[in-house]
Amino acid sequence: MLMCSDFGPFGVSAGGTVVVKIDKSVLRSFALFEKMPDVEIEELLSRATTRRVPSGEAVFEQGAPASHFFLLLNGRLKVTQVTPDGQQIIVRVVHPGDLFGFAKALRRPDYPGTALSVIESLTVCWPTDLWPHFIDRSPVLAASALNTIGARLEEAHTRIREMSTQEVERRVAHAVLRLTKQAGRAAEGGIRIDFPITRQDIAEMTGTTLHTVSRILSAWEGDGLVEGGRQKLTVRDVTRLQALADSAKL
Amino acid sequence: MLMCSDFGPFGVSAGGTVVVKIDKSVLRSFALFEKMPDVEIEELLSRATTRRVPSGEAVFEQGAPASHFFLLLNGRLKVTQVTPDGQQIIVRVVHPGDLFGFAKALRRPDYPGTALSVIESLTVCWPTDLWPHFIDRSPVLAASALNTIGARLEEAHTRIREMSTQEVERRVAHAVLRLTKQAGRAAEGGIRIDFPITRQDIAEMTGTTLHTVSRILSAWEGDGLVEGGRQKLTVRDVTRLQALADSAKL
DNA sequence: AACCGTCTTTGCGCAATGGCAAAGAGCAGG
DNA sequence: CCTGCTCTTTGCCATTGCGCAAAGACGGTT
Repeated sequence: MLMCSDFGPFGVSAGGTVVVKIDKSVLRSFALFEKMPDVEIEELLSRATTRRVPSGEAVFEQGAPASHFFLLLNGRLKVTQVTPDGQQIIVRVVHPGDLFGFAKALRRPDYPGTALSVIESLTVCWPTDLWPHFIDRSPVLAASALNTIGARLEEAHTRIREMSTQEVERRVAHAVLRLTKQAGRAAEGGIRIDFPITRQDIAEMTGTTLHTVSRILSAWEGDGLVEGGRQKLTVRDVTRLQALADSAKL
Repeated sequence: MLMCSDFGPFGVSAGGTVVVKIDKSVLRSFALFEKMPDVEIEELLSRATTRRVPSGEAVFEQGAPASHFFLLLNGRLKVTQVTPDGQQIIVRVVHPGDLFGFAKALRRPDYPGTALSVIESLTVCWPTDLWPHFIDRSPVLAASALNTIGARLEEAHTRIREMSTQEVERRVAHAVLRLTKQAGRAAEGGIRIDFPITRQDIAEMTGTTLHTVSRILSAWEGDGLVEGGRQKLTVRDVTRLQALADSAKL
């Protein structure tokens, strides 16, 4: 499986797509690299390859050996896991600027989940072997990486706490609010979630079923809280939704 | 709040208890320190303090600034989190040899949970500031720490997956099996969980209620799968319990 | 413009769980 | 040995949320 184009910052990938040259200014625009000296960024980029991931395609798959780690430049991914009996859950949504797939950094031999692009995406790829090297070279990056992992762990625990103690409606409310924060874009009359998302997706993020999510969203729509659509969701009244997420009943 | 005795490896703690001198052979017996050179272990110990934690007492509390990180030598702790509305969940059980409370290593300013001793325990404490120092000095430790964090993240995801896709009975089965693996001790006619654990605890680990856990365990006991008791649990038939945890129905 | 596949909505009935309440049991301390 | 406290068991009932099934939209494609 070809995980990344092997042509360096220039070149033509397997699919015939011209691989974009990544300028350091692009990286610099992400918080992670904000304070990184030019030389270091260039060093990073000199080792990097890039990959265009058409919508619906996987960057890596659950169980595959962790050959690379990645930075999402553009687009949106969902990381999923499949249970032995075939059920799927969404572990996380990856947004532009996020590092992902650094399983090996945590001494895991292979990817614990599948990273699936939801819309056409662009990633930077580095061979996992380079991870220690980068950590050594760039204390900033090392710190950020730990930050990221800490945040991720905390997020996981938050989710566990929610699933343990809250009914479905509040969980869905929290999930939707999180999405608007991470991927919200101002739209007419509310905040629109900026990538195609299905009720099924929301169900897999909250540990419930497509049907229940649909019912809940319908109810909310009736109350003027949100506005739905095919693979679309706009939050009309963030405040009230937040209230619903926080306290028990509306 | 006095987190650790300030008397070094010798001395008398606030409670008047003689603080045990930790010998390097004790640390060496844990996988984490197995391959660590003598000098390094001594260096670690020279900076360490110790603390005896009577049953029911907290090593640190949720929200408190993360002043130390710890190694559990002896005893058993449970790490809990309390939700804003007062419900509690058990995040993890800490076993002898586990590092815990290294929130700061992940750039968290304070402890995300409370570590409560279930039986009288003995911990080694280091100031958080020393973490980077240790990581620098001991690549083995650094690697192990990452290992630990990776495992912890994976564990969290496993739990999310289970809570998303499995009914309560299977979740309880998994939890009990995990406990027997981590804290099982051979007993007459089965494997006994080696520390006092209540149905409430199990409920908080699996995201259900005391009542449901009690019902499930009663049913299992009727089937000869386990044997209960006040704060006791012995698994009689691991194989069958495993089968129940894996496949749907018994 | 017609067609098709995917996503969404909804009704209905049921099984799984949570809530509540009260009684029973084991353990520790006096 | 008695007392009190905490932990556990159980019955009953109210709800939640899931399964199943079918029909309706929406968008993209030819």
